[in-house]
Amino acid sequence: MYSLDKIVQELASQAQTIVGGNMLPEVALANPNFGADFAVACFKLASQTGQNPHELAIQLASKLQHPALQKAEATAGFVNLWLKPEALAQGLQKDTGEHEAYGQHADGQGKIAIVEFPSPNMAKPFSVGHLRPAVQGWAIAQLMKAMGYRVITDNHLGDWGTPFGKWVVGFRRYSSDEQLARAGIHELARVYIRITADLKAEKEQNNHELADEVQSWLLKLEDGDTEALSYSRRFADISIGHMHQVLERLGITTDYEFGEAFYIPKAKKMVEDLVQKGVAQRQADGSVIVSLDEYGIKTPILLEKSNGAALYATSDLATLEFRIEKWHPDKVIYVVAAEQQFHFKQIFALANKLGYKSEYLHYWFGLIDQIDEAGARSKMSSRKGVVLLEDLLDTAESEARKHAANPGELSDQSVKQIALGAIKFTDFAQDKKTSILFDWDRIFNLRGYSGAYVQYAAVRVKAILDKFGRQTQPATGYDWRAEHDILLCLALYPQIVRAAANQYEPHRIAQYAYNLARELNKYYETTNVGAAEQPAQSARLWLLGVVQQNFEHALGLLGIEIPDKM
RNA sequence: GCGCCCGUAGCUCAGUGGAUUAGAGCACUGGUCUUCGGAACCAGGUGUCGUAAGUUCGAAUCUUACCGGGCGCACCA
Repeated sequence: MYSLDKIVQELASQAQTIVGGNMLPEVALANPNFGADFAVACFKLASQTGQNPHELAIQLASKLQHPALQKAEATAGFVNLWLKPEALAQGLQKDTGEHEAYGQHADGQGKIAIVEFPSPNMAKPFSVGHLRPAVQGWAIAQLMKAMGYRVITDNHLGDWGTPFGKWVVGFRRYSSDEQLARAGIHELARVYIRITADLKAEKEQNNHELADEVQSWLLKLEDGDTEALSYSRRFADISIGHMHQVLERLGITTDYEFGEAFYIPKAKKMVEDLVQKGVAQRQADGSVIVSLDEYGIKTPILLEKSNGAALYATSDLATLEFRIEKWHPDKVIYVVAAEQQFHFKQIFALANKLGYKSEYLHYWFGLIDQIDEAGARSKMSSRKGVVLLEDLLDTAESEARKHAANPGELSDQSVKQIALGAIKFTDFAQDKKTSILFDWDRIFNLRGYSGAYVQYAAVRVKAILDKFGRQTQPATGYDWRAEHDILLCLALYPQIVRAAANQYEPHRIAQYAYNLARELNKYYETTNVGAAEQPAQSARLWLLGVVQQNFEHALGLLGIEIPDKM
C-alpha cells in the first residue's frame, strides 16, 4: 500500500475511534482555498452521534494525533488537516523504492484484459476522425497495465463488408490500375466517395441496380470467388499499408490485427449452429436474428442479411468466442465511438445469452466537430472536408520546429515528440465522452493547458539533473518546506492512477500531469537547486529525479514522450 | 415516440453529490528577468451552473417535468 493511503486510512480509523459509532469518516482532499491538505467533513458523523458538527470537528481536531500530522484545525464542521512535508518525503522515498514503477498497482494481478482498438474503417485515408480511438485506446490499455492486468491489444480491422463491394464497383467504373498504383489509398477513397454518391442518387430514384452489384461482389467474396479475393487482397494491402504508416507516426501499435475478414468464416458456422440449437431464428426472408427481448432490447440482433451476407454483428459474434478460447479474458474493452452504443448493448446481451462470462465494456468517446462556413458547430464529415491525419502531423511538426528555442539543435525525434504531445494531449483535455471541437489554434497552443507545457516542465527538470547530477537518496536533515506542494502532488499520484483506471478516465492523468508541471514551474521560479547549499541541494536533486520519473510515467500512460530539448 | 450523452465565465472545457468561498486554459490588461532553459512565473472574474419544482441541515452534482443541442433505434459499419 502506498504511504499516503496508509496515513489517510490511519487518520480515518483514529477519527472513528474518537467519535465512536460504526462509520469510518472520509478523509478527503481539502478545498485548496483553505490551504489544507486534507479535510474530514463532520456532518454525517455528527448526525449519527447526535452531536453538533462544528463541536465534533473541534473535538476531533484537538484529539487527532499522527506522526505525519502537522496540525489539525476545525472550521465550520470540517477538520482541516496539514501533513508534515518531511513525512511526505519519507513516504515518497519508501514508495518509489518498493514499487517497480511509482503509480503501479497490483489490483489486476493475474487477470487478463483485452483492449480492442483502434479498429479503423478502412475505406478512406486516416483523418482526424481516426485519432480518438487510437489515442484513447492506447491510454486505456496503458492504464490497465498500470493496474496490473496482462493486457492484449487487438486492432479489429474493418476489412470486410459493404465498403469492399463499393470499392470493386467503384474501381471498375472510375479507376484503373495506373491510377490505383499512383494514388493508393487516396484513389480508393476517391472511388469510394464517388460510388457512395451514385448509390445515394440511385436510391432517390428508387433504383437498386448498383446496390445489387455491390452486394453481389460481397457475396462472391464470401463464396471465395478468385476475382473477388484478388480485389480484396489488393485493396486491403493498400489500406492496411496506409494504416500502418499512420499508426507508426502516431507511435501506436497493437499486439494483434485480427480483422473482420479473419472472423467471417468462423462466424458463418456459428450462425448455423445457433440456428440449429434454436437460439437464433432464420426468418422467412432468409435473414437470421437472435431475440434479445429478455434483456429489454426490443430490436433483435441481426446476424445474417436476407441475401446471406455477414454483418458487423456477425464477425463480433465470432470474435467473442475466439477470444474466450484463446485468452480467457477477465475483461474485454471495446474502444469504439459513441454511435455504436446500441450495437454493443446488443452484443453484450448476446454474449450473456450465450453464456460468456467476461466483463464486457464499451469504452465510447465523443465525436469530432468543426465550425462550418456558416459559423455553426457541427460534426466533421468528408462532405465538409476532413483534415487528414498526415496533414495534421506535418503541420504539428512544422509548428513545433517554428517555436523551438534553437530550431537548429532540435532533433527530428524531438520535433515528432512535441508534435504528438500537442495532438494527443488535446484529446485528453476533456472527458472522453465530450465531443471535441477541432481547432488548429487549440492544438498548437504551446502554453497553458497543453502537451507542450507539461513537456517543457519535464525538459527543464531533465536539464537541471543533467547539469547537477542525480541523487538516489534524499538528504537527511532537510525541512522540505519549499517542496510541500510538489510532494503532496506526487503523493496523490497512485490514487489518481487508480481512479482514472477504475473509471476509465484517462483525462484525469492529463490533468494530473498538468498540475505537476504547474507546481514544478512555480517551484522553479522561487527555489534554486543548482546554487543551493547542502543538504538542500541533494534533497532537491533527489526530488527532481522523482518528478522526472513521474512525468515519464504519467505522460507514458497517455502515449506522450518527453523530448531531449524543445 | 423510445434509449444514451450534453447544456457551467466572451470562447474551449474540468468539476456530476457526501459539503468550507464553483475552477483551468484561451483571449484581454498590467507586472517579474544580470534566471538551473521565458514554450516560464505573478496579479486582474458580480458566472440566472439551460428553466422550474422536489428531496436534504446542505444541490452545478440526486429526483421529476419542461426547453435547447448531439447520437442511436436490424439487412451501413
